[in-house]
Amino acid sequence: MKERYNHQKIEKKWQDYWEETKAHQAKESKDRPKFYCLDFFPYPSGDGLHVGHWRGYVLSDVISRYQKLHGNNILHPMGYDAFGLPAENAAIKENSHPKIYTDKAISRFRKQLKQIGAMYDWSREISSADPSYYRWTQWLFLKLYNAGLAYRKKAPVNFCPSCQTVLANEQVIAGQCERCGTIVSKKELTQWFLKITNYAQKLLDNLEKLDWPERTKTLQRNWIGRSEGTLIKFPIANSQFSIDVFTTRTDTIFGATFMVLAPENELIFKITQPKQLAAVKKYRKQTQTISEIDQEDTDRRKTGVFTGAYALNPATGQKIPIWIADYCLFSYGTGAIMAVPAHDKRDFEFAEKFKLPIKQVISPDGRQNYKILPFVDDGILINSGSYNKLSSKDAREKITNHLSKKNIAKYEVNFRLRDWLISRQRYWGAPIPIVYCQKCGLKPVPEKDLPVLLPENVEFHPTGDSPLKLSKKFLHTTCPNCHGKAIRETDTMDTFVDSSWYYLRFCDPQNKKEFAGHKFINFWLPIDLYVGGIEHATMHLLYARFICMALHDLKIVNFSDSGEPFKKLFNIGLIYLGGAKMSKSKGNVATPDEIVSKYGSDALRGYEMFVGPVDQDSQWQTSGISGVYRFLEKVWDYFQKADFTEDNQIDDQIEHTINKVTDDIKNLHLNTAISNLMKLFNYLIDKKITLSNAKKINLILAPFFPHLAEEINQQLDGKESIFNSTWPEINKLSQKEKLPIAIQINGKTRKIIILEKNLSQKEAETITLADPKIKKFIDNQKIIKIIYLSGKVINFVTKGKKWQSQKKD
RNA sequence: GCUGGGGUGGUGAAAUGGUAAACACGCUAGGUUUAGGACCUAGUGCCCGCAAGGGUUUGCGAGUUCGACUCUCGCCCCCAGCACCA
Repeated sequence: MKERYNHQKIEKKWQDYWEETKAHQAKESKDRPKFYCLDFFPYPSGDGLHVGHWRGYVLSDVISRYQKLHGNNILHPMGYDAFGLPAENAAIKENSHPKIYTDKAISRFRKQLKQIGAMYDWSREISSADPSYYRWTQWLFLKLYNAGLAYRKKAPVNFCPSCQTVLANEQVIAGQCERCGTIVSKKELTQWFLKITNYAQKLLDNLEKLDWPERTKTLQRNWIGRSEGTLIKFPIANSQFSIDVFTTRTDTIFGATFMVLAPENELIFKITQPKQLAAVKKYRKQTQTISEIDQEDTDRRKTGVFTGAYALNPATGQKIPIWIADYCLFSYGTGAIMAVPAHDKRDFEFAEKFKLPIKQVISPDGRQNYKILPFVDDGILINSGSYNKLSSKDAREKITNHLSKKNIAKYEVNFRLRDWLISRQRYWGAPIPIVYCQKCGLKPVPEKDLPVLLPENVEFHPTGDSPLKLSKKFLHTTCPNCHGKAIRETDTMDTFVDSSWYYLRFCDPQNKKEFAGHKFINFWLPIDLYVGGIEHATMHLLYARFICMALHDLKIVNFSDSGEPFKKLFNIGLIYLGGAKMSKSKGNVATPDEIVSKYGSDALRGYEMFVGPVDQDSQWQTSGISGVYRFLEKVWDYFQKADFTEDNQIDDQIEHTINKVTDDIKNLHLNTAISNLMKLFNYLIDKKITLSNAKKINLILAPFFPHLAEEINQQLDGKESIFNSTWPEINKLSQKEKLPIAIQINGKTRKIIILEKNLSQKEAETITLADPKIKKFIDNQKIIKIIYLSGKVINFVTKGKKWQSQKKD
């Protein structure tokens, strides 16, 4: 009696089985290789998972299961990036507490994650909001602090008026808050920073060695923003002061006709002439109120004011006026520039508006008709003749060399990357383990006193100041040094600090004495495959690399020379629904729950992979699932009525598919892997196969459709889980005697015939030319060349009147 | 402006320089069904044709080649990131 495909029954059965037998617990056994496959640390939102989340989780699971079938020890863990603003905001809205909200969200997440049928090792589940976890986040902070990599500084920082907290540079997108889209303002505050800039060069250099998508590497390169140039000192006329500028275009120094200081530059007060002071102060104030987004608007008209002071161009000796303008950015380089209006669009606009001189330098490539600049006295470094013949690169070098000899210039490398601002004036995060003593000053909390617990009973509504200040019990403490009265640091850490090291914790999640045992880290790290969206390219992925490098230099980890945690990264494409990114607020979310109950987890898994190349964005069409579902029914029915023929026969089509699917998985082309499986069953549908071939086919289905494969395996007399089996080896294809061959005339295929493979060119020519249709095409023409590739193509190159359509209307 | 990724049917998409559109979705016709759904069979890039058949097609234009979606050069367009970064 034929039974119908009952996905509910099958999936429940095997999910229970895996849980009961602890099938997915990672083991550190030395006799086999390891494979650490990790998904980006998910934020447990109350909205739950949508089909976009599934995509990455299915991909990483397919690969984990494939690796398991190759006999590897698999570590495929799951946990929650549980601290953070959304939980706090949602709690305020629901009149609840962030902890309650988060716990609820986690249970919902866990339940949904289990539907995937992934081989997660649930015994290693972690949450970053758990004191047993954030204790080690605080410990990490202390390590960085003691190494001089965490420091406190007063600086103009990004502040989100809606989230009521400061933000890191990486969390400001086009002048807006990454989370809520509010325009970010600048505030002068004393905050904690991590010295990621120490690692700028290494973060850049190591990218070469990583097996990451080029796109992601480029994003990081752009963000780090290395530029090589020269630091040049411009003396100020009649003054002890000078202005340092950074430029990549030293070759244009002869055309520098004025200078510009950023409004925030303190030097202004030392050089501004009394007459100009009022105007300068007014302008400075004015620019402070301009929002960041306006300041970054490239089309904005140039504004500025003259300081009354002059600098000396060290190349020409000329006196040039010093201006203040907000188009000169304080946060890049030295906050001052030499302006070369003839060779820089921005400087040109400014010069036009304020009627400043524009002097052209000889074009280094000699193509443009520049005027030769006359220059004077001992400031002359190179004569015009030799400069004329130099390439711009050589000119740069030569000028830098000359200026260096006079100690007014030096080669310098500049980075766009800023230090990572980690203080947050919000409640739901790990407290920064620092106390301030009236006598002893700033003191780190001793390691033995960790964790500094986040108090639960606190008024946490955002005010722009840290809510922890309102907890007297938290705030007041004793100094670890003199035991006198002290107060605690009340800012919490950016959640990106939590997620910068979680992959280490998964190696040894229960450890109470260390953040993770050395031997476990060395067993599992580096991560063999890291799967997640592109959105963290310049946030989490940059921070995590930095933290791992720092831990490596502090000799806390030593699993590799480079200190890089993520050997291979894969960026999952987004899933769009109705042309837009899925979001609960827009109401366009496809939830996996309904799909799973209707079509089953295996069908959804299959469709997630089949919908398109996994690294590309895709349009979600729920109707597409029916194709995969029908396929699974077909597979099921096929095995139900299976009636096996004699064994040990090789079927070319099956071997070919095994080959293809293996390659596709290796290359992460999972959409074509599935279409190859579909193709195979279209071929098999009216054929009998041998038992050993049936088992092989079921094995290559298993990574994608684990529940169904387990069930079929059991029916095929499997004694234990299919995932204890071994991926099929590929048999050599039997030598086919006859293959289709395309007959082409002048490269155009005219007919396909089946030909014996081992024919000589002569024999092939004779047979194909005898074909009436080919005869007709070649009619009257001279064959001048024949290309023959056995089993593929035979191409007749002809000369003569072109064959014309017989039908001339 | 700089950097990276793209552009192939009605749709999602396939194609080591060698049969373009595999595999699906959808659609059309027929079958089955009380009906709907599901299922089965056939067809389905576009144009001409009842058909047989033929022409034509991978953003545009050149080039290399016996042969180009694929390689080279130029251009257009879309997406993403960075951007008054000197």
